[in-house]
Amino acid sequence: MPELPEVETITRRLREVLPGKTITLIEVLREKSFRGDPALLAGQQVIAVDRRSKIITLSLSGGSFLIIHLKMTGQLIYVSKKQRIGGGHPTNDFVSALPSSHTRVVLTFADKTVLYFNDMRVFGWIRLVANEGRDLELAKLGPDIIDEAVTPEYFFAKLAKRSLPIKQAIMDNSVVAGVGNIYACDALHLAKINPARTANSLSKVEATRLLVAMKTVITLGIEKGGASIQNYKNVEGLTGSYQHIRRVYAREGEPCPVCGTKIERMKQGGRSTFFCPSCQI
DNA sequence: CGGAGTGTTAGTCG
DNA sequence: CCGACTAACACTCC
Repeated sequence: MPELPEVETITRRLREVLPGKTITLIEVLREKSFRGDPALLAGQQVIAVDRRSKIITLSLSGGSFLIIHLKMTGQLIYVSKKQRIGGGHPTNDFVSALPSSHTRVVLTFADKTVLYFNDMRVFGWIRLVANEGRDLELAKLGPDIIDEAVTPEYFFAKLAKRSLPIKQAIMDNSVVAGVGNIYACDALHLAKINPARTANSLSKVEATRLLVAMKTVITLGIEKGGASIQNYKNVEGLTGSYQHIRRVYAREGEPCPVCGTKIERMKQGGRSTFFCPSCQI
């Protein structure tokens, strides 16, 4: 599940509880899910929790960082006596006993609270890195879509150099970071632009309209993700509520919310694209 | 059993 | 070196 809005929501929630906690134990249940020397973690205190694109960074007292990518099925669940906090791909792990069969890494803190990293498909990862390692990882990314640095001028200039379909261009993290499939489809629909058009065919006006649409749907997603993520008593409450107001994503055959035409689906770059054939030209 | 899945990256080719 | 394209990662659900 995790797209930028959900990662932002998880980050905000963990930021309320993790700073100040001292790591006493780390258990790596699946080697592939953790890179670095776990022994270096014991005794380190979490200083800060931040997000850039879909990467979460825990800054540690020793000067190193834990960087976390949830990819498609990752979850972070912080468990104390009082509550479960976190989020990610919605599964029963949210409410079942932990560790579960999908738990890959377990961080235990001095106060006996625990942070579980679950990841069904094992695409996600946690890496222990120094400054350079973190910079290396973040250097691959263009500016965050919700960053002020992404101006219409910047965006239009980037698109002008690319001949691939606009849908794939806006999902390219080196253009703008943090736009996944759901928000790419919905933003193109909101901006009334056909996903198959080449990136360099957009006019400045269209590029600007699309950029505003992308920022709009992502911001809306953050608001909706933050609204429902606090209820950990049931799985529904953990999925965020943007899905209830999404425009076209996974709505094949349903009427377009604007004109009523049946929403169609096609393949782009191996992934599904949903669009309205009437509105998006 | 086949296909699809909300993300990224390594490898290939031009 | 850059862009475009494909396969691959590992597992569950329909």
